[in-house]
Amino acid sequence: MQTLQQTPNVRRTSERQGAIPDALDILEQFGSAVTIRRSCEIYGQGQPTEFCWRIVSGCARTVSLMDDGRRQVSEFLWPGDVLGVNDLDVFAFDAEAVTVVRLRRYPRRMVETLVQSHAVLAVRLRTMAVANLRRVHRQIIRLGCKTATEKIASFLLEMDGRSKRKNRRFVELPMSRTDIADHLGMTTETVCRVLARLQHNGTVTILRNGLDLRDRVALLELAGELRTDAALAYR
Amino acid sequence: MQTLQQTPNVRRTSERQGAIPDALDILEQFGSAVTIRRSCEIYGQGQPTEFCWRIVSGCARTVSLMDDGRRQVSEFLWPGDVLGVNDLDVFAFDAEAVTVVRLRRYPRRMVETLVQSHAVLAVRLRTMAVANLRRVHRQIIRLGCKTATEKIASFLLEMDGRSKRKNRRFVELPMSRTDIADHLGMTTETVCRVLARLQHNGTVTILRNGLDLRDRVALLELAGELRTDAALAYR
DNA sequence: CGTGACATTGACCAGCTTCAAAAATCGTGG
DNA sequence: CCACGATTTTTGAAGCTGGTCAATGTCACG
Repeated sequence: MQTLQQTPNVRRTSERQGAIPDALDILEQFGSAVTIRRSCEIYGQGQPTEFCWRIVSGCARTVSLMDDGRRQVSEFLWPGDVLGVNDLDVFAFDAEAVTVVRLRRYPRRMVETLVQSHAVLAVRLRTMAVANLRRVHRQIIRLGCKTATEKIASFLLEMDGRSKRKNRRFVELPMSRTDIADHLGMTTETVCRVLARLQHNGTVTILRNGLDLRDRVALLELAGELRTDAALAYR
Repeated sequence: MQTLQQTPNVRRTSERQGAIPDALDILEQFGSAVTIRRSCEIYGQGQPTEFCWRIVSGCARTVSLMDDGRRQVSEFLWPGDVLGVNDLDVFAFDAEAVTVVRLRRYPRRMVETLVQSHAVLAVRLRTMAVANLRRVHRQIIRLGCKTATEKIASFLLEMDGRSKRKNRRFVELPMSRTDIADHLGMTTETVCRVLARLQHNGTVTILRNGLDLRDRVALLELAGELRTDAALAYR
């Protein structure tokens, strides 16, 4: 179900990002490259937390599945995001590949050890954990007190904010409509209908694998986040 | 709006809990006692994170308020829970007292310093952060893929699991129906109706300031969490 | 004992879901 | 490269859960 690949040459994060050094580089020499095929499992809920991962390329999702088939997609993960560091003994949910995902895999025990000796690394991991917590809380607000349209608008802005290319109007949406629905607590049909309406009134244009944000201001209004500083949170 | 009290004698957490030592004791000598009156603010969203707190007694809530009046109660906090440690520069939301709340307040800078030298403390804080993250994810599942009845049932079990007295059937609910509604993404009316129905079919008995869980198994079934190990998560 | 906040109940309504089916897209093999 | 089957997306019609609005009941506190 999944393909493992060892890369001969270890390239550091900071090299990839230019000349900026990254605390995560401390881990690099203990990492190995892993590639997971589209819609395959990265790890499963309940499994012991032997490893953790950092996404190099592609998109992943964390999923909770209930026995009657209902599904909750907690979050989508992008290059730079880490997976499985905020679980103690066993993983709290499944992680799956939305697209083909290239990962760097690190032994958890090694990370825990290095954190003891490298304060920069500890700080970096904590910062990421806090950022994760904030995203999760935006998600709670989305689920708890927003209408279908507001959810979609807010979600699109979130996805836009997380992508690397800031200036482009194109938002990549590699996940299925069902993924989006299960993420926002609605049905695929409603997701489609809302997107169709947004396209109809000229706010977005639906494209293959994503869409074009024609009117970002309208989206901010629809998301109900114009006045709040939440609008500035998607950085 | 809020009353500050200095306690002359500093009592340690471990003494209170019996003879078990607690890593949080390291902080005790730098803490001061604070008391916040019912429905008053503990801290506000956007304020610099000068302090953090640990609840000694009472119940608190974290709240996000939107400009049109909609409200999201992210979580309820109980004795032993910490407040404001998972925010970096400024607080992400408001924290308010549900009942009169007695707190221990610590300077954030002091905590950050002590964490550097005391690994036990760092581990303890991290464990609490992870526990918090798990609770938040159960909340996301509640909001994302549960019906009104399931939400209430699941919420009652969560509250039951968080209370100290395990054997008692009484669940303390010091928060208002509106608080519960804003926590579960529904209206006060629906909360009332669901509770009324649960009382009608003998699952619970509504009492002042809480209720009596007459049939915990029925609640687990209603919460849709019998098969899942989520049922065991409320420890 | 009165007053105001909160809880409860009822009637009606709307947004979203459900069910069903057509259209588009993807992937695969000839 | 194209054809075909499978999957996903989209659209439509009908139904239901939960929301809205309004009125009444209950409790705490001065």
